[in-house]
Amino acid sequence: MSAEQNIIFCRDHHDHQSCMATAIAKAEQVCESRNQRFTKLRKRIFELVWQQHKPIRAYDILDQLQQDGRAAPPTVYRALDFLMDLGLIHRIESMNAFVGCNNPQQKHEGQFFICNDCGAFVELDSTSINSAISISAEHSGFEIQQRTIEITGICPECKGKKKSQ
Amino acid sequence: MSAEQNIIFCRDHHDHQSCMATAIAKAEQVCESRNQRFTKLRKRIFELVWQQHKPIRAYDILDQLQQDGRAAPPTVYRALDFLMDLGLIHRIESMNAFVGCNNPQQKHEGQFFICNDCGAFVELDSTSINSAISISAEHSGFEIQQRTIEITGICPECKGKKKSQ
DNA sequence: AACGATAGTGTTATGATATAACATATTTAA
DNA sequence: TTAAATATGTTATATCATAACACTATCGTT
Ligand SMILES: [Zn+2]
Ligand SMILES: [Zn+2]
Ligand SMILES: [Zn+2]
Ligand SMILES: [Zn+2]
Repeated sequence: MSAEQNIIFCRDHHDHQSCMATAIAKAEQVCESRNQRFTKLRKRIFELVWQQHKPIRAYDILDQLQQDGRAAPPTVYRALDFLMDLGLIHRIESMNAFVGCNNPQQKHEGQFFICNDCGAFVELDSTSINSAISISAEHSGFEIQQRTIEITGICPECKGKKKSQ
Repeated sequence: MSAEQNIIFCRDHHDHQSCMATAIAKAEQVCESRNQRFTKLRKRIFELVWQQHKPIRAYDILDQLQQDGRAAPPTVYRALDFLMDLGLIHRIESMNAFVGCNNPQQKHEGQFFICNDCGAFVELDSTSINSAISISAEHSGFEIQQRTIEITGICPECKGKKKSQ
């Protein structure tokens, strides 16, 4: 992912089955390489996060889980914490929600562009955004630990729809 | 505020009385110019937000208010919403907390650098950060509505303290 | 296989953050 | 002065998240 790459909003148009299969394969790899267990439950919750290509909230995950049987909040939050620690998902702070990560092999925090209309999002890790921030920080000797960058607005598709109305 | 200006972490060293007085004066101006009322309650809550030069949470504000008499959450949240709408304070999404704005006359969203050690923060509105993000967005036709940029880490002072230990 | 150690999950209760809904009070403006 | 608009008080409840402890599954050793 670089600053120059176009943003592509992942929507209904693509083969989401294979999209998810890839994500799961990557997740399995990451877990294995770090000696962590991608248990049935963790996989299930990971799938629920990926399912919609939109940020999903913890209690929406819980609702889905409860269709399979009883479940309680800690079950969801523990799995989410695990997945976040491994970088398999990210938390969107401004929405109290979670999204799947496309590039979990590389440690990163990501920048999120999220459509206020349809909920679709993309994750970037733009060098130019990162370095603009780093430069600001260096000016004063601030040592960066965490970057939360969440941009909301209207995605190209939704903008198109609005115009044609 | 520009990208080139150094970050200055506002701490105990300065004359905070006059610092707050300035903030209140600006707030009064802003309210007047937009025909909004800077009521006693709103002023009180604005002061509580400014008091510490750190992000403050709604329920901490509530605790302080309750020292003057009875108060309930909606009282706090309504005032916070009012102050945010006018740009007099900002919300730090990643902390569920609020900070006073130094430059409420100009509409902006700001970028926040917050110290994980001491809680001190600075707000920038860096042109280079903003334009790096705008360029990424333009690449795909994404129309930006809201920017949430929250950088946490260690401020220069705290870094100094750590070294000298 | 038997064992204890570690990691993962279930369950209950509760803490922390935020808003809905409606009653009352205050301010504004005709 | 009075009606409308705005602001605040009050109660209840929605939403988001974690603590604490019991139980189960897995792993590594013997
Ligand atoms: Zn997909
Ligand atoms: Zn990512
Ligand atoms: Zn000050
Ligand atoms: Zn500001």
